[in-house]
Amino acid sequence: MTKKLLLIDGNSLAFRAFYAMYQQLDRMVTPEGLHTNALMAFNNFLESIVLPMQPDFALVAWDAKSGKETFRGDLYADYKSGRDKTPVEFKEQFPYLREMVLAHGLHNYEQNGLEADDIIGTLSREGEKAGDDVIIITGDQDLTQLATDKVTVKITKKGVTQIEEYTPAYIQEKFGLTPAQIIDKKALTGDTSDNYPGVTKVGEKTALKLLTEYHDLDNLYAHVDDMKKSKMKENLIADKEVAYRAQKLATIITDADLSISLDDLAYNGPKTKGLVELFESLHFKSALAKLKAHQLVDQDDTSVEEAESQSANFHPVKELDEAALADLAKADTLAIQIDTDADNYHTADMLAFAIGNDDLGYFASRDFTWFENQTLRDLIENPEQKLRLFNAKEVWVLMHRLDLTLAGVDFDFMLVAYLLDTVGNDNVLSTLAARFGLYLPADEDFYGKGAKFAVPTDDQEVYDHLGHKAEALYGLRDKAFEELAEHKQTALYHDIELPLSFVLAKMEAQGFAVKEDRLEKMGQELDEKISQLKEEIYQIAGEEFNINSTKQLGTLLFEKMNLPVIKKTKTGYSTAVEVLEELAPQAPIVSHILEYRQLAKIKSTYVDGLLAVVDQADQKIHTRFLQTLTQTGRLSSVDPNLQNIPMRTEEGRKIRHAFVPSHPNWLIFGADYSQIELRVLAAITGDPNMKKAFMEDEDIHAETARAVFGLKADEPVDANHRRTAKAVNFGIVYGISDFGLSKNLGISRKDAKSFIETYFKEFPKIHGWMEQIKEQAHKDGFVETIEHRRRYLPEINAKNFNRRSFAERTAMNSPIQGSAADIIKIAMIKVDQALTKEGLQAKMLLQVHDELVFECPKEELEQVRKLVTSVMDSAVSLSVPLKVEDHAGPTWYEAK
DNA sequence: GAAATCACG
DNA sequence: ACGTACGTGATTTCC
Repeated sequence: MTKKLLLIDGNSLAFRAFYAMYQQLDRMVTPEGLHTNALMAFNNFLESIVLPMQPDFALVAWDAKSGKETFRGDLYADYKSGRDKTPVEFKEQFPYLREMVLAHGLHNYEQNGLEADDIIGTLSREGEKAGDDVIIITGDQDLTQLATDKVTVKITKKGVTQIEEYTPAYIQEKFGLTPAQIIDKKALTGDTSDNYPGVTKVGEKTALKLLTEYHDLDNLYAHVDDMKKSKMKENLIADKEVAYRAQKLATIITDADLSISLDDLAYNGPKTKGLVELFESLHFKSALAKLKAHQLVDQDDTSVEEAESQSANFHPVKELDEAALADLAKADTLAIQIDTDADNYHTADMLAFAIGNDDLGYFASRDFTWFENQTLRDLIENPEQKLRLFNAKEVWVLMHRLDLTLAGVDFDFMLVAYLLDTVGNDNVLSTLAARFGLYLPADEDFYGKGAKFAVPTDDQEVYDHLGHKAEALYGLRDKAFEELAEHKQTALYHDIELPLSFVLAKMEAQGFAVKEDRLEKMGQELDEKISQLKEEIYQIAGEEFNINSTKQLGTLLFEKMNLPVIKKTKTGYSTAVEVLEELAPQAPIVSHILEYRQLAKIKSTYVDGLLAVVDQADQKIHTRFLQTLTQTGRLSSVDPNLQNIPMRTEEGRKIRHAFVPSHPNWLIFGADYSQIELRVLAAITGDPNMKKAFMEDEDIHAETARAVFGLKADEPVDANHRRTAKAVNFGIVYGISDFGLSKNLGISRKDAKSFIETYFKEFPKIHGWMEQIKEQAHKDGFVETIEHRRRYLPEINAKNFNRRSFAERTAMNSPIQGSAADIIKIAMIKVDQALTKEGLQAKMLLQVHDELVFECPKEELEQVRKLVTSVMDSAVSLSVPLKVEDHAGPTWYEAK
């Protein structure tokens, strides 16, 4: 029987624990004055992660107290220097952390001259030799170098209870490196947190490229002379010693002389008495209560769980077999459920699937080779077999990964539930089913969340879980459809959202091709500018500080430099752009900070952020569009968000140069609705003045200015007047208030109020509609779009003025924003159909609220232009024309 | 894990 | 008098 050895990096986890609950720091103090936030989080970690693991051996390794006296300190004097002092509130918790480890039945170990890493490295190799399964838990990515087939490194992602598992395969997939190459990567790049340098100008990306080409450091230097002349080559040669020193610093020792061995690490579970004493001394009341409750349960023989599982009235779930599949293949209607181990279904592992109906029963399997079976393949691809499921877009993508094209979806409960009510929708099957009185165990409870996520070892448990979900989906359909009909939303579902799901699925799977080298080059240029700016800022400030820290920046600007405080936040001084722009004329440092902020944002979110999500298999970015999230009917985009790629500043906009067509001689083509929200407003309200402006294709903001400022039709409009009118138009769309407008324009509330009054006089039907929609919201509790998309406003009758006012503005905004969303969704479906019908190769890639982005062969451009713009401007028929503008070019940069 | 900031429509 | 413009997502700090 293979033994399980658990090795925990105490320092790094305790550190994470401290900051995971940092905001609780002041609240979590014992009467004796001891801070307990890290202890609390560490205890949660031990209970939720370690306890369920049931290791045979377990150790928590700690860094030696006399920190610097390791061989690394001898090798490089500045090793780990420049770190901030450990806060006393954290330090004082250390002795208790060690006690806690013991009470939970684990062992502590530390040794002079060694860091926790080295202890873990040495023991993991020993465990491996003994044939054990080794699990390392840490917050430090450096330890991934220890991963092997027998050694898994688990790294905390967020706090201490969400964990990512690094196997050699996963490391290869994520970094493109073997565990051993992780060391050489650090040899080349150095490590800023441990404060040692690598080769000059070599960062993450360059290192990766070099290692891909030369495999390791020795081989690289063996061939360095053959490299073609470049600055990088010179740097590599000049910094050879630095690189080898960094390699030594980065290498975790795996053969240290320890005074313990595996046999000393036996784990026999928590020691109740020790825990009780510890919790009492730390005043951990709830942990204590839980502990006592558990002791009671343990003595009780009747199993609560068993009683519960029998009470639910589900069909038994059987393992799928050939005979069952043959029967299922003949069914008209089936429910299907597939579970994955992560949200991102483009990359997640598929865990299990279930399929069935109430007549034939439900069948499940964890074996995805079933999808090589022709009977099952036909079933998935047969449009005549009606499927009931949860999240058709996800299932389409999962099937696509198995080379199948999902067809025949009849009921997508996720979509229907979203259309019925967006409020409080968490997109979780169990909670949405509960709205219909059907109670299922939540995935989060079944699998655990974050670090606790684990698939039960008993397959039957998993089959039951999925089978019951499938059965729920099967049963929910009729009632859910009935409610849709009551809402007059049947067409919205059948003709818009469901077909859109598949359009979006195709777009996601298609992906947007990205030139990594362009992003990398931008990243290097940005890095140079950023470090220059940093130097200048430090120079002017007369000290070094973390410019990213609003707290430190606030101290500098408002305490040391005594600049006027313009705005405060909940926690201190505001250093937001508006504030800094106002301060810029008074202190030259401020404009440097503004520039630094801008560039740092571009570098971290867009250059680094996007590079991190490029699919290495096809050099593309595959976002996920969330179709059931927003309260208005818009889409959102995650992992990464491709709906907020910079546009407004030239510096940021350059990011779009990296977004390119996926074939040579193709182009990026963009088409966007001009002023769609104001056109929708004009159409919905029927206001004659605003309609006229659009029907005559006038500049709407200029026309608004003419109306509000009483100018004649042919009188030129002053830029300032136009700017004001534009702000009022925006305000109208957002659900106008004099306060908001005055703030936006920097004018008095009185002036803002009079602008609004004049506006409503000039556009009387807009005013009438605003009043009417608010009244309707108060009466019905919801508002609707042109396609009967509904938004409930539970706070429309709130006593609290703020809440009620917010609901009223929402009542005015949602039909406008939501109807615009309806229109572009309809356009997307029609464009997709038209492209197919015309046999064009062009592919739709993105939707950005009022804009669609495509790639197409150069030769198709004219045809695609005509087709897309005409489909878009005739997507729906309004009493106001829709206008579409388009742009094309070799990259996304030019296509807007 | 909340708050601040900033990117988009 | 109340005090905010509408809808999103990602990164960073906190030390």
